[in-house]
Amino acid sequence: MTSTSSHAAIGIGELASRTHCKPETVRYYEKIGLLPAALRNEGNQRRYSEATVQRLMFIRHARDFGFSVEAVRELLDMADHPSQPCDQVDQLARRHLAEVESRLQRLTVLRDELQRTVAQCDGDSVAQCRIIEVLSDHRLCGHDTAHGGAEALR
Amino acid sequence: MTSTSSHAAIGIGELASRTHCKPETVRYYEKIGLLPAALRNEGNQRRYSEATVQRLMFIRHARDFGFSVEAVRELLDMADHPSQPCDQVDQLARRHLAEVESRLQRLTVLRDELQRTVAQCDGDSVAQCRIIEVLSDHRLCGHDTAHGGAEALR
DNA sequence: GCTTGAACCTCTAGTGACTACAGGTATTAG
DNA sequence: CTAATACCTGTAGTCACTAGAGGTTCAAGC
Repeated sequence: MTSTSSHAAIGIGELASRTHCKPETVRYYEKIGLLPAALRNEGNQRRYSEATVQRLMFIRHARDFGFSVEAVRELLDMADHPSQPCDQVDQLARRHLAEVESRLQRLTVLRDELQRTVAQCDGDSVAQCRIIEVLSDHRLCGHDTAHGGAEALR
Repeated sequence: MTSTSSHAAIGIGELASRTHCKPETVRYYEKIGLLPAALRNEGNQRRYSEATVQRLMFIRHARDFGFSVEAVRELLDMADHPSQPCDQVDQLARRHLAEVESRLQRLTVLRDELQRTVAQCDGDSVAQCRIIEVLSDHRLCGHDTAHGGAEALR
Protein backbone atom coordinates (compact mmCIF):
# COMPACT_ATOMS: atom_id res chain seq x y z
CA MET A 1 0.00 0.00 0.00
CA THR A 2 1.31 3.42 -0.84
CA SER A 3 -0.98 6.13 0.39
CA THR A 4 -4.74 6.44 0.10
CA SER A 5 -5.83 4.05 2.84
CA SER A 6 -8.78 5.61 4.58
CA HIS A 7 -8.22 5.19 8.34
CA ALA A 8 -4.48 5.72 8.66
CA ALA A 9 -2.96 9.10 9.42
CA ILE A 10 -1.45 10.77 6.37
CA GLY A 11 1.64 12.89 5.86
CA ILE A 12 1.82 16.51 4.85
CA GLY A 13 2.52 15.64 1.22
CA GLU A 14 -0.62 13.65 0.78
CA LEU A 15 -2.69 16.19 2.68
CA ALA A 16 -1.34 18.85 0.36
CA SER A 17 -1.98 16.94 -2.84
CA ARG A 18 -5.50 16.00 -1.78
CA THR A 19 -6.38 19.64 -1.13
CA HIS A 20 -4.56 21.12 -4.13
CA CYS A 21 -2.01 23.03 -2.18
CA LYS A 22 1.62 22.69 -1.19
CA PRO A 23 3.23 21.42 2.00
CA GLU A 24 4.63 24.91 2.55
CA THR A 25 1.14 26.32 2.51
CA VAL A 26 -0.06 23.73 5.03
CA ARG A 27 2.78 24.64 7.38
CA TYR A 28 1.96 28.30 6.82
CA TYR A 29 -1.69 27.75 7.73
CA GLU A 30 -0.60 25.96 10.86
CA LYS A 31 1.73 28.80 11.76
CA ILE A 32 -0.98 31.46 11.43
CA GLY A 33 -3.45 29.28 13.28
CA LEU A 34 -5.92 28.34 10.53
CA LEU A 35 -4.98 24.72 11.16
CA PRO A 36 -4.30 23.41 14.67
CA ALA A 37 -0.76 22.27 15.50
CA ALA A 38 -0.46 18.85 13.90
CA LEU A 39 0.25 15.62 15.75
CA ARG A 40 3.74 14.26 15.12
CA ASN A 41 5.11 10.75 14.62
CA GLU A 42 8.27 9.54 16.36
CA GLY A 43 10.40 11.18 13.72
CA ASN A 44 8.74 14.58 14.37
CA GLN A 45 6.84 14.53 11.09
CA ARG A 46 3.27 15.82 10.93
CA ARG A 47 0.45 13.25 10.74
CA TYR A 48 -3.07 14.22 9.76
CA SER A 49 -6.53 12.72 10.05
CA GLU A 50 -9.47 12.96 7.64
CA ALA A 51 -10.84 15.79 9.78
CA THR A 52 -7.88 17.94 8.81
CA VAL A 53 -8.37 17.09 5.15
CA GLN A 54 -11.93 18.39 5.49
CA ARG A 55 -10.88 21.53 7.32
CA LEU A 56 -8.20 22.30 4.77
CA MET A 57 -10.66 21.73 1.91
CA PHE A 58 -12.98 24.22 3.55
CA ILE A 59 -10.13 26.73 3.81
CA ARG A 60 -9.02 26.27 0.21
CA HIS A 61 -12.53 26.51 -1.05
CA ALA A 62 -13.18 29.70 0.88
CA ARG A 63 -9.92 31.18 -0.41
CA ASP A 64 -11.00 30.10 -3.86
CA PHE A 65 -14.14 32.14 -3.34
CA GLY A 66 -11.84 35.07 -2.75
CA PHE A 67 -12.31 35.39 1.00
CA SER A 68 -9.29 36.79 2.80
CA VAL A 69 -7.48 34.65 5.32
CA GLU A 70 -8.99 36.73 8.12
CA ALA A 71 -12.46 36.14 6.71
CA VAL A 72 -11.70 32.42 6.45
CA ARG A 73 -10.68 32.46 10.09
CA GLU A 74 -14.09 33.88 10.99
CA LEU A 75 -15.91 31.45 8.72
CA LEU A 76 -14.12 28.51 10.34
CA ASP A 77 -15.03 29.83 13.73
CA MET A 78 -18.67 30.06 12.69
CA ALA A 79 -18.61 26.61 11.12
CA ASP A 80 -17.31 25.31 14.42
CA HIS A 81 -20.47 26.57 16.14
CA PRO A 82 -23.26 25.07 14.06
CA SER A 83 -26.11 25.79 16.48
CA GLN A 84 -25.68 29.54 16.32
CA PRO A 85 -27.67 31.64 13.84
CA CYS A 86 -25.96 32.24 10.52
CA ASP A 87 -26.55 36.00 10.22
CA GLN A 88 -22.86 36.63 10.60
CA VAL A 89 -21.93 34.16 7.89
CA ASP A 90 -24.49 35.76 5.69
CA GLN A 91 -23.23 39.26 6.36
CA LEU A 92 -19.63 38.28 5.73
CA ALA A 93 -20.56 36.67 2.43
CA ARG A 94 -22.67 39.63 1.34
CA ARG A 95 -19.92 42.08 2.18
CA HIS A 96 -17.51 39.99 0.17
CA LEU A 97 -19.93 39.84 -2.73
CA ALA A 98 -20.21 43.62 -2.69
CA GLU A 99 -16.42 43.87 -2.77
CA VAL A 100 -16.23 41.51 -5.71
CA GLU A 101 -18.92 43.44 -7.56
CA SER A 102 -17.14 46.72 -7.06
CA ARG A 103 -13.86 45.25 -8.29
CA LEU A 104 -15.69 43.83 -11.25
CA GLN A 105 -17.06 47.23 -12.15
CA ARG A 106 -13.71 48.98 -11.90
CA LEU A 107 -12.08 46.24 -13.91
CA THR A 108 -14.72 46.57 -16.61
CA VAL A 109 -14.09 50.30 -16.92
CA LEU A 110 -10.40 49.56 -17.12
CA ARG A 111 -10.86 46.97 -19.84
CA ASP A 112 -13.03 49.27 -21.94
CA GLU A 113 -10.49 52.04 -21.71
CA LEU A 114 -7.63 49.73 -22.53
CA GLN A 115 -9.53 48.23 -25.43
CA ARG A 116 -10.34 51.64 -26.86
CA THR A 117 -6.78 52.83 -26.50
CA VAL A 118 -5.20 49.75 -28.00
CA ALA A 119 -7.63 49.84 -30.93
CA GLN A 120 -6.51 53.37 -31.82
CA CYS A 121 -2.87 52.48 -32.24
CA ASP A 122 -1.98 52.33 -35.92
CA GLY A 123 1.36 50.62 -35.54
CA ASP A 124 3.58 53.53 -36.51
CA SER A 125 6.43 55.03 -34.47
CA VAL A 126 6.30 55.67 -30.74
CA ALA A 127 6.11 59.39 -31.47
CA GLN A 128 2.59 58.94 -32.85
CA CYS A 129 1.61 55.96 -30.71
CA ARG A 130 -1.82 56.45 -29.29
CA ILE A 131 -1.06 54.32 -26.24
CA ILE A 132 1.93 56.41 -25.20
CA GLU A 133 -0.05 59.53 -25.99
CA VAL A 134 -2.93 58.55 -23.74
CA LEU A 135 -0.57 57.58 -20.95
CA SER A 136 1.13 60.94 -21.28
CA ASP A 137 -2.07 62.91 -21.04
CA HIS A 138 -4.96 61.80 -18.93
CA ARG A 139 -7.36 64.14 -20.72
CA LEU A 140 -7.11 61.92 -23.78
CA CYS A 141 -8.78 58.96 -22.21
CA GLY A 142 -12.49 58.29 -21.95
CA HIS A 143 -13.29 59.99 -18.66
CA ASP A 144 -11.87 62.38 -16.15
CA THR A 145 -11.26 60.39 -12.99
CA ALA A 146 -8.91 57.51 -12.28
CA HIS A 147 -9.93 54.12 -13.65
CA GLY A 148 -9.44 52.15 -10.47
CA GLY A 149 -6.35 50.61 -11.96
CA ALA A 150 -4.03 48.77 -9.65
CA GLU A 151 -6.68 48.78 -6.95
CA ALA A 152 -9.14 47.10 -9.23
CA LEU A 153 -6.70 44.25 -9.59
CA ARG A 154 -6.31 43.58 -5.90
CA MET B 1 3.79 83.54 -3.71
CA THR B 2 3.37 80.12 -2.21
CA SER B 3 3.78 77.41 -4.76
CA THR B 4 2.37 77.10 -8.24
CA SER B 5 4.71 79.41 -10.15
CA SER B 6 5.51 77.75 -13.43
CA HIS B 7 9.29 78.05 -13.88
CA ALA B 8 10.57 77.49 -10.35
CA ALA B 9 11.66 74.11 -9.07
CA ILE B 10 9.14 72.49 -6.75
CA GLY B 11 9.46 70.37 -3.63
CA ILE B 12 8.47 66.76 -3.18
CA GLY B 13 5.20 67.71 -1.48
CA GLU B 14 3.95 69.74 -4.39
CA LEU B 15 5.12 67.16 -6.90
CA ALA B 16 3.20 64.55 -4.96
CA SER B 17 0.00 66.54 -4.66
CA ARG B 18 0.06 67.48 -8.34
CA THR B 19 0.33 63.83 -9.35
CA HIS B 20 -2.05 62.40 -6.75
CA CYS B 21 0.50 60.42 -4.86
CA LYS B 22 2.48 60.72 -1.66
CA PRO B 23 6.02 61.90 -1.03
CA GLU B 24 6.85 58.39 0.17
CA THR B 25 5.81 57.00 -3.19
CA VAL B 26 7.94 59.54 -5.03
CA ARG B 27 10.98 58.56 -2.98
CA TYR B 28 10.13 54.92 -3.61
CA TYR B 29 9.97 55.48 -7.38
CA GLU B 30 13.32 57.20 -7.21
CA LYS B 31 14.79 54.32 -5.24
CA ILE B 32 13.65 51.71 -7.74
CA GLY B 33 14.77 53.86 -10.65
CA LEU B 34 11.46 54.88 -12.23
CA LEU B 35 12.38 58.47 -11.50
CA PRO B 36 15.97 59.70 -11.85
CA ALA B 37 17.81 60.78 -8.71
CA ALA B 38 16.44 64.24 -7.95
CA LEU B 39 18.49 67.40 -7.78
CA ARG B 40 18.91 68.77 -4.26
CA ASN B 41 18.93 72.26 -2.79
CA GLU B 42 21.54 73.39 -0.26
CA GLY B 43 19.60 71.76 2.55
CA ASN B 44 19.60 68.37 0.76
CA GLN B 45 15.94 68.54 -0.15
CA ARG B 46 14.73 67.29 -3.53
CA ARG B 47 13.82 69.88 -6.17
CA TYR B 48 11.86 68.97 -9.28
CA SER B 49 11.19 70.49 -12.67
CA GLU B 50 8.04 70.33 -14.79
CA ALA B 51 9.62 67.46 -16.73
CA THR B 52 9.48 65.31 -13.61
CA VAL B 53 5.85 66.24 -13.04
CA GLN B 54 5.14 64.96 -16.55
CA ARG B 55 7.11 61.78 -16.06
CA LEU B 56 5.41 61.02 -12.77
CA MET B 57 2.00 61.69 -14.32
CA PHE B 58 2.85 59.17 -17.00
CA ILE B 59 3.84 56.63 -14.35
CA ARG B 60 0.72 57.16 -12.26
CA HIS B 61 -1.48 56.98 -15.28
CA ALA B 62 0.10 53.75 -16.46
CA ARG B 63 -0.24 52.26 -12.96
CA ASP B 64 -3.82 53.43 -13.02
CA PHE B 65 -4.25 51.40 -16.19
CA GLY B 66 -3.10 48.45 -14.14
CA PHE B 67 0.36 48.06 -15.67
CA SER B 68 2.91 46.58 -13.28
CA VAL B 69 5.87 48.66 -12.24
CA GLU B 70 8.09 46.56 -14.50
CA ALA B 71 5.77 47.20 -17.43
CA VAL B 72 5.81 50.91 -16.61
CA ARG B 73 9.59 50.80 -16.66
CA GLU B 74 9.46 49.39 -20.19
CA LEU B 75 6.82 51.86 -21.29
CA LEU B 76 8.93 54.77 -20.01
CA ASP B 77 11.89 53.39 -21.85
CA MET B 78 9.89 53.21 -25.05
CA ALA B 79 8.44 56.68 -24.54
CA ASP B 80 12.03 57.92 -24.22
CA HIS B 81 12.76 56.65 -27.74
CA PRO B 82 10.00 58.25 -29.84
CA SER B 83 11.50 57.51 -33.24
CA GLN B 84 11.40 53.75 -32.80
CA PRO B 85 8.43 51.73 -34.03
CA CYS B 86 5.70 51.18 -31.46
CA ASP B 87 5.17 47.44 -31.93
CA GLN B 88 6.57 46.74 -28.51
CA VAL B 89 4.28 49.25 -26.85
CA ASP B 90 1.41 47.72 -28.69
CA GLN B 91 2.34 44.20 -27.68
CA LEU B 92 2.78 45.15 -24.05
CA ALA B 93 -0.61 46.83 -24.01
CA ARG B 94 -2.32 43.92 -25.72
CA ARG B 95 -0.79 41.43 -23.34
CA HIS B 96 -2.00 43.52 -20.45
CA LEU B 97 -5.45 43.77 -21.96
CA ALA B 98 -5.56 39.99 -22.27
CA GLU B 99 -4.58 39.69 -18.61
CA VAL B 100 -7.31 42.10 -17.58
CA GLU B 101 -9.87 40.24 -19.67
CA SER B 102 -8.94 36.92 -18.13
CA ARG B 103 -9.17 38.38 -14.64
CA LEU B 104 -12.52 39.85 -15.55
CA GLN B 105 -13.81 36.50 -16.65
CA ARG B 106 -12.68 34.68 -13.55
CA LEU B 107 -14.09 37.41 -11.37
CA THR B 108 -17.44 37.15 -13.16
CA VAL B 109 -17.62 33.42 -12.53
CA LEU B 110 -16.75 34.08 -8.92
CA ARG B 111 -19.44 36.71 -8.55
CA ASP B 112 -22.12 34.48 -10.09
CA GLU B 113 -21.22 31.66 -7.76
CA LEU B 114 -21.17 33.92 -4.75
CA GLN B 115 -24.47 35.47 -5.73
CA ARG B 116 -26.12 32.10 -6.16
CA THR B 117 -24.78 30.82 -2.86
CA VAL B 118 -25.73 33.89 -0.86
CA ALA B 119 -29.22 33.86 -2.38
CA GLN B 120 -29.79 30.31 -1.14
CA CYS B 121 -29.17 31.13 2.51
CA ASP B 122 -32.45 31.29 4.39
CA GLY B 123 -31.12 32.94 7.54
CA ASP B 124 -31.42 29.98 9.87
CA SER B 125 -28.69 28.38 11.98
CA VAL B 126 -25.15 27.74 10.83
CA ALA B 127 -25.95 24.02 10.75
CA GLN B 128 -28.25 24.55 7.78
CA CYS B 129 -26.45 27.54 6.30
CA ARG B 130 -26.04 27.10 2.59
CA ILE B 131 -22.90 29.21 2.50
CA ILE B 132 -21.09 27.05 5.05
CA GLU B 133 -22.42 23.97 3.32
CA VAL B 134 -21.07 25.00 -0.06
CA LEU B 135 -17.71 25.91 1.44
CA SER B 136 -17.58 22.50 3.09
CA ASP B 137 -18.28 20.61 -0.08
CA HIS B 138 -17.08 21.78 -3.43
CA ARG B 139 -19.48 19.51 -5.28
CA LEU B 140 -22.33 21.73 -4.13
CA CYS B 141 -21.26 24.73 -6.12
CA GLY B 142 -22.07 25.48 -9.70
CA HIS B 143 -19.18 23.78 -11.45
CA ASP B 144 -16.39 21.38 -10.84
CA THR B 145 -13.15 23.33 -11.15
CA ALA B 146 -11.77 26.13 -9.03
CA HIS B 147 -13.33 29.56 -9.56
CA GLY B 148 -10.13 31.51 -9.93
CA GLY B 149 -10.61 32.95 -6.49
CA ALA B 150 -7.76 34.77 -4.88
CA GLU B 151 -5.90 34.81 -8.19
CA ALA B 152 -8.77 36.57 -9.89
CA LEU B 153 -8.41 39.36 -7.38
CA ARG B 154 -4.75 40.08 -8.02
C1' DG C 1 17.20 87.32 15.21
C1' DC C 2 14.35 83.82 17.17
C1' DT C 3 10.80 80.57 17.58
C1' DT C 4 7.53 77.44 16.09
C1' DG C 5 5.42 74.22 13.17
C1' DA C 6 5.28 72.10 8.89
C1' DA C 7 7.75 69.85 5.53
C1' DC C 8 11.56 67.39 4.58
C1' DC C 9 15.50 63.77 5.27
C1' DT C 10 17.19 58.53 5.89
C1' DC C 11 16.50 54.00 7.27
C1' DT C 12 13.88 50.17 8.74
C1' DA C 13 9.96 47.36 9.09
C1' DG C 14 5.28 46.06 7.98
C1' DT C 15 1.36 44.66 4.74
C1' DG C 16 -1.08 39.75 2.45
C1' DA C 17 -0.66 35.28 1.34
C1' DC C 18 2.12 32.73 0.36
C1' DT C 19 6.77 30.80 -2.02
C1' DA C 20 11.57 29.53 -2.14
C1' DC C 21 15.65 28.29 -0.36
C1' DA C 22 19.41 26.48 2.77
C1' DG C 23 20.96 23.07 5.58
C1' DG C 24 19.71 19.24 8.03
C1' DT C 25 16.84 14.66 9.44
C1' DA C 26 13.46 10.72 8.52
C1' DT C 27 11.46 7.40 5.80
C1' DT C 28 11.17 3.99 2.37
C1' DA C 29 12.02 1.18 -1.92
C1' DG C 30 15.11 -1.75 -3.83
C1' DC D 1 22.63 -0.82 3.22
C1' DT D 2 22.16 2.75 0.25
C1' DA D 3 20.09 6.21 -2.39
C1' DA D 4 16.21 8.84 -3.46
C1' DT D 5 12.59 11.13 -1.73
C1' DA D 6 9.91 13.40 1.75
C1' DC D 7 10.12 15.83 5.60
C1' DC D 8 11.93 19.33 9.30
C1' DT D 9 13.09 24.46 10.90
C1' DG D 10 14.06 29.05 10.02
C1' DT D 11 14.81 32.88 7.16
C1' DA D 12 14.20 35.77 3.27
C1' DG D 13 11.88 37.07 -0.94
C1' DT D 14 7.67 38.51 -3.67
C1' DC D 15 4.70 43.29 -5.10
C1' DA D 16 3.91 48.07 -4.62
C1' DC D 17 3.83 50.63 -1.65
C1' DT D 18 2.90 52.57 3.48
C1' DA D 19 4.06 53.78 8.19
C1' DG D 20 6.96 55.01 11.63
C1' DA D 21 11.17 56.62 14.28
C1' DG D 22 14.31 60.00 14.94
C1' DG D 23 16.48 63.82 13.13
C1' DT D 24 17.15 68.31 9.87
C1' DT D 25 15.60 72.30 7.10
C1' DC D 26 12.52 75.68 5.76
C1' DA D 27 9.15 79.61 5.94
C1' DA D 28 6.38 82.71 8.45
C1' DG D 29 5.32 85.58 12.22
C1' DC D 30 6.95 88.36 16.04
